[in-house]
Amino acid sequence: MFYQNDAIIVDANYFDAKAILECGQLFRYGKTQEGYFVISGDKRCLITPCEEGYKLNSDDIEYFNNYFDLDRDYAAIIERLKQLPYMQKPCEYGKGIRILSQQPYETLISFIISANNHIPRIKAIIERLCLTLGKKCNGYYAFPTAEAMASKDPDFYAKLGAGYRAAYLAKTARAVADGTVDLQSLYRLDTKAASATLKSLMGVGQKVADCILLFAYRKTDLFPVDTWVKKIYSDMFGNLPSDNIVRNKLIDIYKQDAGYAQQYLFYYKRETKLTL
DNA sequence: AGCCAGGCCCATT
DNA sequence: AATGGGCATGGC
Repeated sequence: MFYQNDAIIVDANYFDAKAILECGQLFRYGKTQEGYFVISGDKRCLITPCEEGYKLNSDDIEYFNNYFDLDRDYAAIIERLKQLPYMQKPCEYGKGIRILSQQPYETLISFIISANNHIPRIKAIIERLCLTLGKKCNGYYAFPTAEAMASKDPDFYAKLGAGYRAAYLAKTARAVADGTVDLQSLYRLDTKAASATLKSLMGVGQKVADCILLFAYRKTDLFPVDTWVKKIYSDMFGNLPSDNIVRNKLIDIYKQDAGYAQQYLFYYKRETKLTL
């Protein structure tokens, strides 16, 4: 990896653009003629294949250096995980995944929308949200602020197609905008305390809280349990207890790396549909 | 056509 | 604390 003015060149070995974008962490991405684009908050990054791997371009390349977690040694993480049960094939398959550092508010709203929903529809709802309430940038729209979203009623979000999540969006945006919950303060809390705060927000249960803590706050001693993880658990143990028991069991197996393990397992299962 | 999707809220027990 | 019904929408 090295810097070149407003660009970073990354080695393709532990940076797989398709895997990073399509492993379900983020929803604002797409293809360009040359490669891919990602939008985070009010910033954009272009990702184009090159001889060494990929070239990342942005007006704020330092931001995306942190966003893509480029200073971390993923080879070491994978070495640790491969010692643990069921991780050989998922780690090979998703070797180029990286856990992102996304914006907390954007991640909060995005994963409220994600509940009981398909990824293509989640992406479409979020794009309409940005188009109608986000700041116009050069060639794209920023993710809206809590203040912008707090000014709208549930009916507005229903018309965006958010379904029964419309009321959650309006209420949670207001709670953030009026300071009832301070998202910045959660970086300093441990997983359990931060999780309790997030779950006080309307539309945030255990699974959504886990996704926010993993994909925005980089906490990894957790395990988001969704329908795909339930399939994975059934493959592993041949039964399916309650979500909370599934979560605790999987955290017990993968410990501090549970969040990473979950992401490799999720991507492997969802892409291949293979039995573990 | 019907099932399912990165689940949550709420009432009941 | 644990369980179960209801839920908007649209991809496949």
